[in-house]
Amino acid sequence: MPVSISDVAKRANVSISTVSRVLNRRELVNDQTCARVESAIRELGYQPNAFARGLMLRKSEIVGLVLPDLHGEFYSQIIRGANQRARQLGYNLVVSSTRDGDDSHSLLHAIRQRTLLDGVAVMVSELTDRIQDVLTDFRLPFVVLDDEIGGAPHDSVLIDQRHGATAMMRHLVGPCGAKRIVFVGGLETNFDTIARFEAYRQALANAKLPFSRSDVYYLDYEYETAYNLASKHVREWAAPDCCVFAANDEMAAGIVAAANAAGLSVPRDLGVAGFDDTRVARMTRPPLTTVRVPMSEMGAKAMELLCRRVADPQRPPTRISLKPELIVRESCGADLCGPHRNR
Amino acid sequence: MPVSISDVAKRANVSISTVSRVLNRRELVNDQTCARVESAIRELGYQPNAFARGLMLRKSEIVGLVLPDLHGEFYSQIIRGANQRARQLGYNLVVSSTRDGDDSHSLLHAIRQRTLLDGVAVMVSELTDRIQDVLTDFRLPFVVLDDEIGGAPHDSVLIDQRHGATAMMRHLVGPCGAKRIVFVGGLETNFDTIARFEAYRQALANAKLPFSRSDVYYLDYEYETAYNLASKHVREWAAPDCCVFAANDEMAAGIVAAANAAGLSVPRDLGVAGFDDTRVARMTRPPLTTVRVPMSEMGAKAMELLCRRVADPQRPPTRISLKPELIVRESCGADLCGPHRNR
DNA sequence: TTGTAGGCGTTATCAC
DNA sequence: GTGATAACGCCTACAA
Repeated sequence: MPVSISDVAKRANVSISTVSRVLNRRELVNDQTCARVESAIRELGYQPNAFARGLMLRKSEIVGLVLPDLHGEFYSQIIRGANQRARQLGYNLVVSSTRDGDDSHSLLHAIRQRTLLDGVAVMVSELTDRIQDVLTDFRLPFVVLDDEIGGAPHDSVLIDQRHGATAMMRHLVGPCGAKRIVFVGGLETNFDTIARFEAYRQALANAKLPFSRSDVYYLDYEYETAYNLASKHVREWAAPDCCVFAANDEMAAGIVAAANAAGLSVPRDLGVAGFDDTRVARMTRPPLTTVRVPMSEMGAKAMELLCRRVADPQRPPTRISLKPELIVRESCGADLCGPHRNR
Repeated sequence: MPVSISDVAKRANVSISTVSRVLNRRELVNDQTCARVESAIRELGYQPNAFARGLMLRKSEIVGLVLPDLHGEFYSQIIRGANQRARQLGYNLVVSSTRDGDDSHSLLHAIRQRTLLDGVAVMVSELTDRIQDVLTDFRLPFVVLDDEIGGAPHDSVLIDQRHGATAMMRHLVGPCGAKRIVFVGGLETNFDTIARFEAYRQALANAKLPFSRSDVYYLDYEYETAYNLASKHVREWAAPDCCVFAANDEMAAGIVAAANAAGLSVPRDLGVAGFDDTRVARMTRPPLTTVRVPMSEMGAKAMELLCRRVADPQRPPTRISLKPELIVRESCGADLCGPHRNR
C-alpha cells in the first residue's frame, strides 16, 4: 500500500538515486528526467518516509517544549510564541507538561522518545532533584526557560524577575505613596515567587519601611484562593496607604473582587498590584497596574536558541535576559500623583 | 558517539537479536543473559533509535492536534485534556495552530511531515475550501473536533451547541423573564456562532418574542471589542426585561464591565449571559450565568477516538456528542425567580 | 534459548 | 547526469 521511492523510480524509468536527487538537490538532474520523476511522484501520491529520512539525516525537525502545566493564559502565551517561531524556523513543536500525571514519568517519557526530537526547551519552575539529575547529563540539545540549572552549562532565556518586581515596588512606595505593602505570592518554592519576594523585601528595606512576616502570604496563583484569602483580610488591609502586591494577575483580580464585595473601593481604600499582564489585567474594574512579562517572546527566544544549538551543538551557551515592564493602570492609583486613596 | 544496539551486543557478548529481544519481548530470553544485557544497556546508556524503530514498526506513538489558535483559555483547556489523555494512552502530542502564519501552509506542513505522526485531531472552526480539500483525501487517521466535514466519513467529537444555547435561551425567557434578548456572536462565519444564533432565533420564535435584526451583533470573541460595543449601546439596552446573550464569556465580561462603567447594575438593570464557562466567568462581578462546555473532555475524547483508530484503521467511524450544561450564577438574576431587575 | 541474515526507505559515495 | 551499492539502526523470521 505505501508507495516508496523505488515505486517512483520504476514508474519514471530511472534509478532511486535519481528520484532522491530530484527530491533533495534538483539542480543536479536533467530537466527532462526531472519532469518525468515529478509527474511520477504526483501520479503515485508519493510521500517520503520520515523515519527512513530521519535515520539517514539524524534529525526530525521536531523540537519539544516541556512546561510545568499547559493551563492558563501564561503558558498559553509561551506556547504560542514558541510554536510560531519554531514553524518559522522550519520545525514542528511537541508540547508536554510535567504536571499531567507523575512529573518525572512525564518528562522521562519525553526523553525516552528523545531520539525523535532534535532538541527540547524546558521550563521547570520548581526544581526537584529528579529533574536536576535528568538535565545534568542530558544528551539532547536543550534550553532552559526562566531559570538556570546547576551543573552543565546550557542555553537559557530568563525573565529578569528582580527588575520587574523592583520596578513595581518603587512605583508603590513612590508615586502611590504606600507605607504598608502586603505580599501575596505563589508557592513558596516557586522560582518566580522567590525572586519577587526578594525584590519585595529589598525594596521595603530601601524605603525604610518595616517588614512584617505576617504581611506575607503564599498561595497557588489561583483566583479563587486569593479571593478567599482577601475576603478574610481585606478589611484589616484597608488602610490609607496600604497596597497588596500579588505575584500574578489572577490573584490580584481575586483580591480586587473581594475588596469590591466587601464594599471597598479600589484603589481608594486599597491598592492592588498584579504581575504578568495577562488579559485578566484589563478585565478587572479598575484595570490592574501590573508588570508585563514578555511571555510569548520568551517562547520565541527559546526556540531561536534551541534551533541554533541544534544546528551547531558546539557553540558556546547563550543566556538571554528579558526585561519586564511596569504597566501603570488604575488599581494602585498611580495616576493620582499621591497616596492612592486621596481621590 | 551514539551507542547502538550492536555496541550493547558486543559488550554483553550476545548477538543483536538477543538485545532486541530483551528490549521488546524479554520473556523469550534466559534470565542470566537478560541481566547481562540489561547491565550493558545501563553502562552504555543505550537508547534505542526511534527512527530505526519507527521504520520497522511503522509508528511513532506521536499524534497531532491542530487548532485554530493556541491562545486563550478555551484552546488551552482542549490542549490540556488532549495531552493528558494522549499520554495515558502512551502517545505524545504535537500541537499546531492554523492561525500562526498562513493557515494552509501550517496545516500542510504538518501533513507533509505526517509519516512521523500516527494520527491527527483537527479543529477547524471555519471551513475553508483548502482545508476541506486536504481533509477529504487524508491518508492519515484523523478525527474532527466540534464539527463534521462533508466527504469521507470520519470520527468526530461534537459539542451540542444547539442544546446549550437553547437551554440558555429557555432560562432567559423563563426564570429570568426576559422580553428582549440581544445576541452578541463571534465571527458570522464561525460554526459555533452560527449554531448558537440558530438556537437563539428558534427560541425567540418559540417564546413568541419578536426577532429584530438590529439586536444581533457579530464581533470577534474578544473582551475589548465587546466592551467597546456595549459602551455605545448599553444605555439603550438597559430596560426592565432585557438580556444580552454573548457567545463567549470574555465578551460577556466586557459587556458587564461596560454596564458597570455606565453606572448600571447587573443584573438589576440588565442581564448578561456568557458561554463556555471559562475561568473569566467566575471573575466578573457578578459572576456570569453561562453554559459549561466540556472543553478538556472534548480534547480527551478526541484522543481516545484517535488512538483507537490508529490501533484499528478499519473500525466504523464514531461520533461522540458532548452536552453542554447550563450554569446559573448571578448575571441574569436567575436566582430571583422573576424578571431579573426586580431586586 | 540464541544467532544469522534479510529488509524497512532513505541518503551518500562512488563509479560510469 | 545517472546508476549501483553501502550504510543508517532496528526487528523478525528462520536456523541452529
